Amino acid sequence: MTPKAHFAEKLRLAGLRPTRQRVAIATLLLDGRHRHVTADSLTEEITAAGLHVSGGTVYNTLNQFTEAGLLRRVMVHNDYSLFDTNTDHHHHFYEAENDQLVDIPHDDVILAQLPAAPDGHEIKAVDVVIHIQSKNS
Amino acid sequence: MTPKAHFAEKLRLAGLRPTRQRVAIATLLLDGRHRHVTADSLTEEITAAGLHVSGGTVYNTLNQFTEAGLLRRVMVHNDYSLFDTNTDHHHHFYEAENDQLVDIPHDDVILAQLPAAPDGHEIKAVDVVIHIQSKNS
DNA sequence: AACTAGTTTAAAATCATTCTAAAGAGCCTT
DNA sequence: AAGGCTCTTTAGAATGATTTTAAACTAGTT
Repeated sequence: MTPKAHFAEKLRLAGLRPTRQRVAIATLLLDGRHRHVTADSLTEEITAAGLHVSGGTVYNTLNQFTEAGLLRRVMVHNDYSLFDTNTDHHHHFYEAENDQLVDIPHDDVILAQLPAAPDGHEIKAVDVVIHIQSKNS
Repeated sequence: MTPKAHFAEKLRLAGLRPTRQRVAIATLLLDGRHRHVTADSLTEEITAAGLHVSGGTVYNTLNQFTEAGLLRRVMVHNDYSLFDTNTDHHHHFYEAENDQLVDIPHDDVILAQLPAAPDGHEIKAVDVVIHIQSKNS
């Protein structure tokens, strides 16, 4: 199977029509490498690959991929959106000083006790963000 | 001690000059009631109290209070900033559907194991956000 | 090839937040 | 109480990420 067909299929399974731009973005983001991207950094990657996708579509695609579970939104500040290509269950270190986000392997955080969700609700996800700072600051 | 003098002193201790607007906002937010506010909701409270503080000052004050440890910023989405008047160590439930934030008592979450901070860094804070959704959705 | 619904586009619009320059107010000194 | 110095506040402009718009395009179907 060609890479293009592979990602087209992946998008179809996610309920997304495999358009040229979505396949291009999937090829860049969903290759298994774990990293964190922004609308801006993704646009740079697209440009570096000799392609062009309009700004609106970059935003739409990031949102749609997230909605479809192909990406995960990481919440550490309010300046701009961050997306994680690793959708497995894991947590993050965040250093505000340098706006640096680092993955924490799943097993390194153990939640021994969780509260029950409020009545009529169920737990969808548990996000742990450990804020760190350099020692001499 | 008058309430005004009380909050003026509190601000001085936090390293903030007790101006009329900062005392007014402290009186509204730092009375011990635990709640979550936004720049918008705070502006409404100020107006409801028959006062007026410019938009820029509302934002500045929220940031300064947070910096001074009088408020805590809560990160659950990227739409606008949320502040918690409860600065004690505790975590949150977040229901995205209704943009609803609910406190979790400190003792209801037990972190049995935390990873060591990366070299040269130390842990400043650990935030746990439990995303919930209503069962029939 | 033709059709239709979903998608992309560039540009305009939105909206929270920050910045600006001028006016005002704490607060220290006399 | 007046003077003065610095920090604050103000209204309005500016910023910047994100969303919306309306028109052009395309994937998938007939």
